[in-house]
Amino acid sequence: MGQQKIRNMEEFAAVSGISRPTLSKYFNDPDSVRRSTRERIETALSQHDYRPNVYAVNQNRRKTRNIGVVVPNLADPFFSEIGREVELACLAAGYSPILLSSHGNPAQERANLDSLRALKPAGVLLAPFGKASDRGAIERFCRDVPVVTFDATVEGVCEAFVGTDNFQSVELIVEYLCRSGEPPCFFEMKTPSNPNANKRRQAYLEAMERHGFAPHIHQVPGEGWNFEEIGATEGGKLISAGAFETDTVLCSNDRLAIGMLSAAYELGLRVGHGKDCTMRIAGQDDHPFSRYTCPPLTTIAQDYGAIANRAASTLFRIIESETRLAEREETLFEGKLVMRASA
Amino acid sequence: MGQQKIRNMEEFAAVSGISRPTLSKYFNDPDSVRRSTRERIETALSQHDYRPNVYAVNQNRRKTRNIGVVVPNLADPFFSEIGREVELACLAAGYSPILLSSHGNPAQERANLDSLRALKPAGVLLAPFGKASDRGAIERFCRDVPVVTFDATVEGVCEAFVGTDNFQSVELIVEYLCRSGEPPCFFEMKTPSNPNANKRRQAYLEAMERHGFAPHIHQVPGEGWNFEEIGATEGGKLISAGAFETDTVLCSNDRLAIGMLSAAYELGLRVGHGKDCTMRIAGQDDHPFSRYTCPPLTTIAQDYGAIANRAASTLFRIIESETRLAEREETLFEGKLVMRASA
DNA sequence: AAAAATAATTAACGCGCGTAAAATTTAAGT
DNA sequence: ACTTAAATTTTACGCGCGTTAATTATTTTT
Repeated sequence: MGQQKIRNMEEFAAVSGISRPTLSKYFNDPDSVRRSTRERIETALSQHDYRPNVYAVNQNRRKTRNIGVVVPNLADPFFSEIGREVELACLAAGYSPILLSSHGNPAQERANLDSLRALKPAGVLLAPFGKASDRGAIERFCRDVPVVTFDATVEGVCEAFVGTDNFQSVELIVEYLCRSGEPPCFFEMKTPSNPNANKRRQAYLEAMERHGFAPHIHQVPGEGWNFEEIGATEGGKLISAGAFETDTVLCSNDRLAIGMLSAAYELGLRVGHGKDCTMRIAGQDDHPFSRYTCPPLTTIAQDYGAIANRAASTLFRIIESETRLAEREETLFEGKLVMRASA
Repeated sequence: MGQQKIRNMEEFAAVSGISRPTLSKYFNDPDSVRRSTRERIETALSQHDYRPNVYAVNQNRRKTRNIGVVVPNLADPFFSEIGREVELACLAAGYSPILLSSHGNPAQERANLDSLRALKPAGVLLAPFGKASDRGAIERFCRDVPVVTFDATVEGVCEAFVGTDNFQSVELIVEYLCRSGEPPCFFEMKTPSNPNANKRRQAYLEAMERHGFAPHIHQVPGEGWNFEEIGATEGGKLISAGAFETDTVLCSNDRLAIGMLSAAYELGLRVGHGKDCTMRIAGQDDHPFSRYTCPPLTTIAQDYGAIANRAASTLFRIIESETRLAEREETLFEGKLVMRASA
């Protein structure tokens, strides 16, 4: 196979005996040509190895088949996991995903949208920073490109949002914690990087009220995405100061909990629901590492797969209908309680 | 600014009063035009917002400025970290990085190289699977595109390799462990996914011999990239069976060690070098989470930044010289001992 | 079998830009 | 001011493919 290199569609038309416009149709949609010609093309393809030049294709097509995927921080396993799911969904639907991480930096998010604009994507799946995101930039971007946000959202902008129902999932774990021991205090950062933090705090307050307990929120200083560090340092301080009103702490996310667990260990405390344990710690997200903490972390699992697939399919629907949605869609999946030893 | 949209370079030439060929020169290299014209262009640019169409540019340029970056698994924080460093190095040098993860699957690695081929990249930075990689596919790819491998290599192929000196770093930690307690056993997977595993085992053997101790290697079954799981399950079995000849275990990588630490915790063992501790566990890589394990993990730190930057700069040198290297370069950086509580 | 519907071919233009050659302008050197 | 060198403009072609309109070939229908 592959005697001499085929340089363009013209040459491939020559060796395959199919006219160039027909080939062009085929490459845009194999099912748009008669079965017999499709087979002729594919046999020729199998022995000549030719692929249309992506740049020439994208220059001339009205819309590319690129899907931008922007996550706030690939170093966070949560986003690398959900990013992977989204990529697979794009590939399965015949699109080309382009994965960009904002490296924990809202300015980089804006830069990523800028880079994406140059690639004229058919659509974008965006997990924004939330309040920290550049709202104006995202709004402007959404005007030009269909965008579906996932995990977090920027109030009111974009076509649709897919995420986890924080109110349902926080209620779930608060209920469990109250039922199985002392009601939880809530631990979070004062200026949370994670955009779900505010909803989770609110959900905690409501859940505690519903169950007739007094809520206690502890907000600690700390910037950036080094959550484990903050959880360890600040959480450790609170523990050793005896600042928590009950023996149970619900962390705003698993990474803070992982840090706090390590601080508790350093302090020689035994964490968990066993008889010899002095405190309980719970998290949220079911971070890939949370089953290997000491003790394993009780947490709320988000349905990564469902969120990723729904976000992707929603975007494809918008793209293929070639019309914007009549009204903004919001889809929230339920979290699942993952009971482990820590609480 | 931006009265009416500029559709192409022709129109921008009209509104800026600069000829199109000069603009083309400018966008390829702003320093290639006289300072006065550069300033005229940039003022026009600041009030008309025009950017060359990337697809048209890449179709016509001999070489794109795209750099492919392929890592085996972005879900592993080691690779997301080093991937990020590599991306930044590319951007700083004026290239456009395209980050692809093979999701732990060698077949995906091949698919990634295939996708990259279509993007006609100026060069590729590849962290391969090593023995699990499709050697033939990589060899063929290297014939068409300059490739620098990092972290792991495929023997003999590609222009250059940049990584950590496993022999130096294993010696370092073996020496430390021997000096500070019992000599270590070595714990790894029977069929390691991590391509450095073989060198590390060999380095362990040599180091132990050099220090006059009998080496003990424990290889456990397990496939894939779920290292923590394997470390926990299989490591736990070995611990409870009393299979380790000494009280000290050196794991082939941090993720295995993290799993084993969780297993030790489950078994109620105290790990570390304190008086009340019954075993020591050490890892390799200085995984981002290894400082938050219980106890914090003693390990060998790879110099992420140095590896990423050297790999990138080597590739740029090859690209810009437009000639392949006379002979394959190998650069190995030294690991640093990170002493924490676990060993 | 002829008529109608469907598919493929031919011919030609346009996309936005790189690039080359020749003509012209501008700047630098003396 | 005059020569030289360097930069810019003009003109024009090519890249590889999308796309259209008119024509021809093939398949389906009756």
